[in-house]
Amino acid sequence: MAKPRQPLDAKRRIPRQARSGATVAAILEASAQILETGGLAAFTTNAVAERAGVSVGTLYQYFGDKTAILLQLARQEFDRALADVGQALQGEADPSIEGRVRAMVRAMVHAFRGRQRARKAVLQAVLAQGLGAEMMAPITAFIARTSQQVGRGPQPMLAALTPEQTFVLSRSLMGAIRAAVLEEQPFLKSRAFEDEVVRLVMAYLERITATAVTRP
Amino acid sequence: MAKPRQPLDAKRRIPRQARSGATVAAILEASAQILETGGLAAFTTNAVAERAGVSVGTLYQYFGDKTAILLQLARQEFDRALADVGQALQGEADPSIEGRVRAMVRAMVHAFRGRQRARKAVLQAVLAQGLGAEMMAPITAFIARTSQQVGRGPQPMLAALTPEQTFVLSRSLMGAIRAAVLEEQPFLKSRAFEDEVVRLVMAYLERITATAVTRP
Amino acid sequence: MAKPRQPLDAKRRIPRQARSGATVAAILEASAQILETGGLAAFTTNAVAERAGVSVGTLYQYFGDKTAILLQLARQEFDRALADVGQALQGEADPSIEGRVRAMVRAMVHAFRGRQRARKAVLQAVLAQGLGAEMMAPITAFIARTSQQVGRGPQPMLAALTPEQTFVLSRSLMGAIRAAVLEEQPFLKSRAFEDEVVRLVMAYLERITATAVTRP
Amino acid sequence: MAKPRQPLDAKRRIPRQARSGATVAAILEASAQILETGGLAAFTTNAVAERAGVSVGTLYQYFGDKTAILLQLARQEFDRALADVGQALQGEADPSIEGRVRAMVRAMVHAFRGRQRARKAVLQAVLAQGLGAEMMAPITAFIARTSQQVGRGPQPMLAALTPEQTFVLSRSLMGAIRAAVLEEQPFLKSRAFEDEVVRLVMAYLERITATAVTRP
DNA sequence: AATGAATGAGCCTTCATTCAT
DNA sequence: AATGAATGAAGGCTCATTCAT
Repeated sequence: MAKPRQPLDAKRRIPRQARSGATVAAILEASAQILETGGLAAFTTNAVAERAGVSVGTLYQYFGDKTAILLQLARQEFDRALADVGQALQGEADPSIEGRVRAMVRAMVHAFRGRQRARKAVLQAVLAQGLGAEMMAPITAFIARTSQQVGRGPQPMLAALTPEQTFVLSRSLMGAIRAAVLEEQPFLKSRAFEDEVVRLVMAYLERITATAVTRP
Repeated sequence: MAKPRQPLDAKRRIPRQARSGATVAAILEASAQILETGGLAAFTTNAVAERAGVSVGTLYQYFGDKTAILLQLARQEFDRALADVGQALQGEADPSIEGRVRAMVRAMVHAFRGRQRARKAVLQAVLAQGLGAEMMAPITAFIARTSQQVGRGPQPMLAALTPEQTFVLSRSLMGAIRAAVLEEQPFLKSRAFEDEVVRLVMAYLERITATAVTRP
Repeated sequence: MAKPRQPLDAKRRIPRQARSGATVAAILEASAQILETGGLAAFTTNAVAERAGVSVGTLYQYFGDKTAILLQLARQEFDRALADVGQALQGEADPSIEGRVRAMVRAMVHAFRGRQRARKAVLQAVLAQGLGAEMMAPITAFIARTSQQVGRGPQPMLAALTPEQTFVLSRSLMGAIRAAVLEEQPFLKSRAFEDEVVRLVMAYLERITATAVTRP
Repeated sequence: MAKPRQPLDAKRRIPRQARSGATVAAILEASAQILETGGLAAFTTNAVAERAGVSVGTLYQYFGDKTAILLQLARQEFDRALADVGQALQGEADPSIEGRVRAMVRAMVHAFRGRQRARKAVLQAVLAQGLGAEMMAPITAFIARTSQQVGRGPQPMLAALTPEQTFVLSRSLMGAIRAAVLEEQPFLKSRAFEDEVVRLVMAYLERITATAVTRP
């Protein structure tokens, strides 16, 4: 289970105590399946409870409301993807910046373990709920952190990014990937697409650096 | 029972051609106002009809269903923004590529004539509906067209973009702007934000060109 | 928009087996009352729910849609009438064929326990729904079964009826009674009417027998 | 066009003056077509007007309300069927009672000139509106008249029927045919079915006569 | 901790009918 | 006589959430 997070989410009415991991997992898995099969329209609390083999009441024992399930699911998959990135960076043969960027892009592209429909549905829900910012937070943090680490490396390539830069970088990157998911673009997992996204990020990063260097 | 309810006739859905422009405009304007005031939740057919000063029946005379209104509104504002871009490019004092890009970014940032809440709501609806691709089409076309024109200019900077490049360029650009709208970022209309978006686009464009040139 | 409306899941329609008998009974009784009082026009889901002392939601917990209530009500009263016929035949003092026919006619005439308006409304709905055949099935079966039993008796009066004969017999019999109900004929429960219906059936039955006998 | 009838129908709000036969015919034809194609559910005033090539307003010029169209259509076809019966009786080679009955049954079975779906829809509507009695009036009259004529013939077979007898005879006869139409029985136009209906009527008629004769 | 029957506000949509032109 | 845009009351139905057991 993902590490418990700080209550970023005010909607989870009453923070529950000791969660039965198995039940929560069953609910999330049921949600993913329903989303994958029937999209957002089929995602009702009753449907989830039934598929998970619990009662609606139990469902509300673990999740404050319907949105909380979606959010948890999104977070879980996000965290997994982020963990993948970390691992990729760790064992990366290519320690260059581009190598790292590529690893990250690849991880984000392959997030949600192949359940494209579910991913799309979760994305739609998150956006429709206006929860985009919340979901982006880890990514933003990750980028800020990484860019600083990069900056501290042997090649101090990056200065710390301004908030606007971090924003533009993270949202454009994720925007391209999200759009590919939402539009069900066939090239989502292609090398050509990956190349372009990497190119975008690298070009922007280098431009920022160059500018920063030039400035003084 | 008494009144059959199934939509046996798919044709009735077709929006009449002979639209009374004034009525349609009133409905769209009412929709924008309601969206701006109360968000998606307040956007009910009855509310729209009332605000527009027509009956629900009339509303259905011009729009197949509630979604159609939203879509039309989105399209209208999109087209307006696109037209603004065209105009900006026309009368642009700065004919450089960067000048053009900046004009375009500015037009997109200021789309929906300042109604940020309405814009956000429409965006959410469009996304939730899975209509993102459809809405992006004009932008994609615009970028493809513009980049070719640019390529034919005195400084043949751009080769024709590959589909993936067009996709990444348009979606990352719009992704950054959309995110700022959806997250209600205060810097949406700031110069700093505009600068970064422009920088992103320019960096990517130049990188593509350089690569293309280098390739042979 | 916010709440998806399409019935993606056909299974939700299936009336639950574990019906709380009391609730279902209350709904059916409320329906009969409303039908009796205000006819088909007054028969709305909200009205039924209110009269039954439950919420609309509960109503939909037990019945797939409005028609299902009507159908269930029709079936219930039909079954009751059929049971009455069976009982009448059992304890019939007069074991002659005419005695049996008369018992049956009487049971059908007095079906729906005196609620003529409700009966009419149900009949109209069933007819309008095109469910006439379905409702007639038990009657048809009953007649076929009974005629065979009669044939096996001490006076082997009846050969097995052909499908057309069974059809004509059951539909003409029910047609006369139904018409009297639908047209609200004052003589519905009169002895004269009963006599004529019995006469019709007996005349037809005897004619068939005679013909069958003559044939060889 | 059928001869204009006395205003049996209170619903036709304002009796219109000189009707344009062509328009009325077009409306009735359009109605029949729509009924045949889409059943009762597709039968809306707008649909009828469109198919008939007139405006809804015009439609209301000639018919007081929607029901009036249905009624007129039913009447028209009924009258036609009745006229057919009259003609059949006139030119009937077989002047026997059975010959006449058979001619009548045949005419009723073939009414509505093969448009079974439309006939079914009209029937449903008439029944659902509670207009069954009204529609049966001509039949009832016809039977009463015919049976008297028969009684006056060389073989004074029939005494005048009592109201109950006329009712049972007409409703059972029509009930069998109607049921075959409503249930879309394949044997509707078969000889076997016709035979049975004729047998039913004859058996009943003869039984009545015999009884009547015996009575004094 | 779990159950699941019950709740009910409120939405979308239809279509017969009118009436100003 | 004809038009057809506009009307608007009314109704079926959904589904997140609760709470007594």
